[in-house]
This record gives sequence, C-alpha cells and structure tokens, in this order.
Amino acid sequence: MEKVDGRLVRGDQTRRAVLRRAVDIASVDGLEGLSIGRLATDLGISKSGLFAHFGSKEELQLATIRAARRIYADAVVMPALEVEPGLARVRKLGECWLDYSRRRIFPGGCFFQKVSHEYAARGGAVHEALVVVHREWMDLMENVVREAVDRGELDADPAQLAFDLNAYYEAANLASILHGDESGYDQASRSIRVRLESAGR
Amino acid sequence: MEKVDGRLVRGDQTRRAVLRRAVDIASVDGLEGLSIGRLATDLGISKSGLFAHFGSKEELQLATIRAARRIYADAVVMPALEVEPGLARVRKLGECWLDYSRRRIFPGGCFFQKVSHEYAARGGAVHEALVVVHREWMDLMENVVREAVDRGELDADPAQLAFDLNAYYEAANLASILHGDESGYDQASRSIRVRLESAGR
DNA sequence: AATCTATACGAACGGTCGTATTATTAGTTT
DNA sequence: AAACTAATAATACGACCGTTCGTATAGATT
Repeated sequence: MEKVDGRLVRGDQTRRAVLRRAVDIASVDGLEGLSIGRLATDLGISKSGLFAHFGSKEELQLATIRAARRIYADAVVMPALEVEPGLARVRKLGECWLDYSRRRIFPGGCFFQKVSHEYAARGGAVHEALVVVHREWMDLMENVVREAVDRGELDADPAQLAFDLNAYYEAANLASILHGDESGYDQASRSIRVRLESAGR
Repeated sequence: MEKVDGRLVRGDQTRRAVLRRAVDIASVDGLEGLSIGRLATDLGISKSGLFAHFGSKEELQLATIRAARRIYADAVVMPALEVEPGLARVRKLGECWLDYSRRRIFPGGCFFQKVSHEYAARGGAVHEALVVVHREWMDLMENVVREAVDRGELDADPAQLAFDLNAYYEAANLASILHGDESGYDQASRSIRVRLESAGR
C-alpha cells in the first residue's frame, strides 16, 4: 500500500472526499439529516465501505465538525490573522466572516450556526464538540478585540464587543439564507461600522 | 356530536394536545425530528389516529408552526403591546423576548430560531411559512421602533435598530441553550441598553 | 330506531435508517 | 509468486419512518 507521510493514501483520499461532501450536506440538512446511505450514493461508493471509515454515525458527525472547523479556519480566521493586530484585524475578521457567509463556503451558509442550533438543546458528544468550537470562536474574537483595546484603538469591554459583532454576523447569515437576499449583509456591515466607531477613541 | 362554537370538541381537544406537545418537541429536536410515532406514544394515542388529524407530516409541521406562533404572540408580543407606544414599548418588547427565552416557554429555547435555522436552506411549504413569520416579526419590531422615532424618543433607522436588537436576542438565546448559562442574557441586556441610549436624543 | 359522520384504532405497507458480518479487491511486503 | 493487510463491497438485520387501509365506537341527525 502506498504511503505518504505515514498515512495510507487510498483510504485517506476517500475520507477526505466523504468529509468534503459531508460538510456541504450538513450545512443544509444538518448533522442528523446527513445520512450514510445518501452520502455513499452521492459519492458513488458503497454504504458499508463508507461506514467502515468512521465506525459509527456519531464519529462521522464529529469528523465532519473537525473538517468544517478546518475550512472555517482557512476562510475566516487565517486571512484575518495576516493583518496586523488591532482595529484593522477586528475589521478584517468581520469582512472575512461576512464574505465567508455570502460566498457560501458552505452551501447552507455558516456550518456552525446551522449545526449549533441543531444540537444546542441536546446532549451527547456532538453537542459537546460544538460547545468547544463556539467557545473557541468567541475567545478568538475577544482576543482580537482586546488587542485593539490594548493598543488604544478601541475603548470597550472585549467580551461585550465580541458578543455584539458575533450577533450581527449570525443575524446577517440567517437573513440571507432564509430570505435569499443580501440586505442582511449590508445591515450587518453598517452595524459593525457604527459599533466600532462608537467604541473608537 | 357535541359542539361548542361550531367546533367539534373531542377531536379539537386531541388536536390541541398534540400541538402543545409538538411545539415542545420541535423546539428541541426540530420539525424533522418531530416524528408522528413518537408524538403518539408520548400522548398515549395511536399513530394512525394522530395522523388522521393532519393528513400528512408537512401539514402537522405547518400546524405546529401556527401553534407556536400563537404561544409566541401571547408571551412576547401581547404584553409589549399593552405598554404605551414609544421607547417604553421598545424596551418592554426586549424584556419580554429575553424572558420568553430565559423562562423556556419552549424547552429548547426560541422555537422559531430553532426551526428557522433548520429550514433556512431548504425549499417547501414549511420554509415559506417560516419566512412569513420571520418577516412578520421583523416588521413588528420595526414598527415598534418607528413609533418611538416618530415620538422623538429615538433617532435611528427603524430597520437598522430592529436588526441590531433582534441580533442581540438571538445571540443570547443560542448562548444560553448551548452553554447552559445565563451570561448571554446579561450581555444582551447591556447591549440593548447601550444601543438604545446611543439612539436616544 | 336507523342513519350518518367524526374520531380513533390496529395492522400492515414500502422505504430508509444505522449497524454488523462476511467476502472481495487492490497494493505492499517478503 | 505468495502472504499479508488495508480498503471497499455485498448482504442482511432490526428499528423506525410516513402513510394507507379496514374497522370499531360513539355522538348527532333524521
């Protein structure tokens, strides 16, 4: 069996293909609506072969969350971290987020907003994984804001400002998917701008 | 057959009981997770008898949305409309909303936030019904804000302020359900207060 | 008393779900 | 070339899904 970097290539490629499709499906139909049979049919492989890669549906769901997290990190977080810390990075993070939603990196809009609502009121490993990701994201936003505060570019409670900004993002994402128009993004952009200006010193 | 107000009593009571349970289930597991068999078992009635009341799962889902809308109107909208129009009503609407979420009128938090995300990226009658309800709600908020603007108690674009306030509500609701703590409500209250103060004249 | 209709029931349908077991293929190693 | 192993496939299972059907009951109408 061909190996690269100690990983088996054939199976790993299949895994990647499965997860790439899985995140798209889950962003539209949720992690519950993500069914193994449908996934296998879509990819033209056998249900049992696909199943063998994960061992259980829950493990597939957790792997899908990890895959989505990587895509999210690449699309939203990394580009913002390339900008110098401070207010500029805060702005960039917002632009990246709205672009990430608008450009439908996931066809159903923000993957995590979708599945977080799906599992918010349930128990289990999937819920716990989503709690961790949400906590990570809010901490990241808070830290990015704090850098701007520490530099004297903003005067605000980092947690509070992060809460507000995140609220705008999510409201825009839902409005866009639900109504199929772009007006939510404009409203969010304006809210972000006003909010940052009022916190500017 | 006994009649009251032209309605058949026996069947209507069953319908009500079904829908009362249905909204609770759907707020946790979604309108897709709402299964007829489980609903019937929970209520101690037969699956086929329950099914006969609605004729299809989609019709049950639509009826569940209408039932939830009534509960929402009673818990959130009506109490706010008892306050005089203007800034006081804007504030009251916010308090009612956060209370509605905090007190778990639906055990899974806001019913409409849950199922709107569930059906946001899908087609069909359920999606359309949820679009209408969302539009109704945003229009209501906008009008309540506009009354305050017309009275000179606020200086703001009603649609923009409604967008922001709604964003705070939903962010608080999700944070509360996902993490099981109340801190999101405090953050939302503070954001609402600050936002209204900055729009005060 | 006879008829009609609303309501509810049990049983069954074809499908799909997640999962387990067993077999087959393909690629590497010896 | 043979042996081994990872990857995929074939098949089957029981549980549950939404839905349909035929039937029983009970209250209302005539």
